[in-house]
Amino acid sequence: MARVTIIDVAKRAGVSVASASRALNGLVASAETVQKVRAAAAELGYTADARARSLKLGRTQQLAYAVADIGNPVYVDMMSAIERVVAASDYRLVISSTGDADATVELVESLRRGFVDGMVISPLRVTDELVAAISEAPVPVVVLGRMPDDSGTDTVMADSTRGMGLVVDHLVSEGRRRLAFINGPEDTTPGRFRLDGFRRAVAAARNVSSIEIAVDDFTIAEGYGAAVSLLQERAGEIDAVVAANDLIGIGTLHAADDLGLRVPADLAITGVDDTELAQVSRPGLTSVGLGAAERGRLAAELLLARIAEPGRPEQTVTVAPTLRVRGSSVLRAPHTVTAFPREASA
Amino acid sequence: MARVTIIDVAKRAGVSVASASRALNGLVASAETVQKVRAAAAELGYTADARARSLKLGRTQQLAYAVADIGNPVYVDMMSAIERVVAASDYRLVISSTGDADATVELVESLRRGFVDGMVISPLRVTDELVAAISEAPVPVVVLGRMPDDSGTDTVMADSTRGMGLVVDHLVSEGRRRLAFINGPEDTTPGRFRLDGFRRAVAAARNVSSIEIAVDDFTIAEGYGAAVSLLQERAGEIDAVVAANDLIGIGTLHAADDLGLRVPADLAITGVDDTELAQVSRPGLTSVGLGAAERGRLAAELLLARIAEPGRPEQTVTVAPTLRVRGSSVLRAPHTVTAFPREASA
DNA sequence: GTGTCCGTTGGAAACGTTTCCAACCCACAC
DNA sequence: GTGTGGGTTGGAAACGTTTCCAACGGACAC
Repeated sequence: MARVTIIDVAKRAGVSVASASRALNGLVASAETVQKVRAAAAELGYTADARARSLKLGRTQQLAYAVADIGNPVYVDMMSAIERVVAASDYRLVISSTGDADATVELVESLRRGFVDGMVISPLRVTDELVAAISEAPVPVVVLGRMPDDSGTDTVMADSTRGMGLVVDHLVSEGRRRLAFINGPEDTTPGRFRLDGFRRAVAAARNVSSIEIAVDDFTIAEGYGAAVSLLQERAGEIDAVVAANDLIGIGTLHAADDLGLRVPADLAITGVDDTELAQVSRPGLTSVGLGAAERGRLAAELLLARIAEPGRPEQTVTVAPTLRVRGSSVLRAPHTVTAFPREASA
Repeated sequence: MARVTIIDVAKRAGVSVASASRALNGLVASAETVQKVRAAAAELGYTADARARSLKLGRTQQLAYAVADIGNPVYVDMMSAIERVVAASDYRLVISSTGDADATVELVESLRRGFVDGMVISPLRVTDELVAAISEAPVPVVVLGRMPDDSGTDTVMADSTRGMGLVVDHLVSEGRRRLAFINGPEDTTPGRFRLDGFRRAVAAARNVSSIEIAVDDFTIAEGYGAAVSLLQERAGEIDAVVAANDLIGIGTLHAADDLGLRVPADLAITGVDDTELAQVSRPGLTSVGLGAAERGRLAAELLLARIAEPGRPEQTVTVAPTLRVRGSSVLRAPHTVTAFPREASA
């Protein structure tokens, strides 16, 4: 059962291949031709070959999402938001997980193959090589994260500073004064900016002391390990743990539990990203959402917009954080604090 | 900066296009030609165009994963397992989320476009139309789930019967005798087989009574709602809830918590899939893993094997379940029970 | 010197589309 | 009757590869 091509359709309809193509694509063609061609196509069960179409048109109708860490639910949230936008726009979504920094650069460079029309990338680490690769990419790239100011790429950012501000202010308003920050790797984009946000917020608060530690990975296991050491050695010195993401927060929650500390009575704990994990843990993990789904959606839309209009000015969009207060930080009924949205373009 | 094609490379190397192609692809060519062509390609930064290559070769070097419900972590586990295999084999992975049954059929039919070389599909509902579409697909399709016996498609199945058996046996051995099963939609593959497994297990046990209810979706919210009603109306009649998946289990856990029932003292709760959610909830949710990651891996490998050797006999592989005992069902230290692996081919 | 064989090469076809361009037809105006 | 113009049409080129096939050249045997 050989492939049905447009040549077969044209023959059956008694018209030229050119006319068949025009009729099927809604270009200029007489009503009669359209009717004949449609009928022939239907009878033969014709579907245009995506490979041939891609070659001829120079586009694949595919977009890529380069995901940093597929084990982290926050990236899954982003991905599904992206998938929704992409599918609704008649594109397909190609998923690639970026390994280390070198592999990420390679991935961006592989865009030269022309297998997608554009890419959304959420890199964990933004190296100079990566910035260079992105600027030389033959198709549009939208970055979920931070880029140098003059990079000239569409960017969607989280507002880590205000996010951490919401967390710290909340803890302070709950009477916590001695905070410990458990960060992930500090050479990553989230690690760097969340630490920075934490420091600013602490500096702005009165009578608040803080200590900072960092772990090698944004995972539950790493968070648990670090929290156990921290709580064993310095439990008396702190009354709240600010985790750099939900996974570390969950790890800390478990560590506190295993060490017999009562949460939130003895220790308040907060996370970042407001993933489903924070929602289902008991007590619920207070967490500041940085709008992962929203960022994913915006990135995908920015990408589509740029493909549609390559000359448009680059945009940098920042998504407002939302604090979700749950049982891990407060005994009262939980509530929600949303920062005002902010948006900027360059 | 126009695309650099193999024609440019050939010119620069002073050879024909045919020779350039052969040299780059490691076909017959003299050492000298290879050297010249490689040098030219490197100087020009040549990369073969995936679109042209796809058309000529009739394959795209892409595989698709049609995921039933991207909001359920178990499918994310499958997806990342698939991604790993696919990426390691020099293929790309295209993700499509299948909506309802009609959309799923459409998706399979869209394989006629030739945008991928094969597909792994995990359909929630297997309709006759879907079976027909799969059997007529122009590229190999591997099904994660159940297919009619004579469908002649490679299939990777979970062993729901034994999985539910492990759960029920565990509860019974913990002294539970009055079980409630909260199922998801019963017209889905998991709904049907998990219910069936539950019934068999209960029938095989002594002195065990059971009730069954079903909800409209395998979600936390649905599980919570159903559990609240169930526990309010019939809390006295049951001592354990067997949830059809972890999401429903988590919902039940929260419902019990909110209603002041102690877990596991008053009520034991179990889930299915052994997702990260079961692991992080407190108490941990006892859950029987059906080998999602393993099934994903096997499906991807089966697909690659069939592409490599189209004539090979169809295979049906069943992955053994593993019971993960956690605090939601037992006060003793948790433990793990693995069923023996089983494999069958047709 | 002629013939044979093998390794290498280049021209051209092919993959299935879309689209350029010239040709055509017909209606209408002059 | 001739000319003009708009709407349709078909042939052929083009997208960038890979691969078929015929031709070439040199080495070797006779």
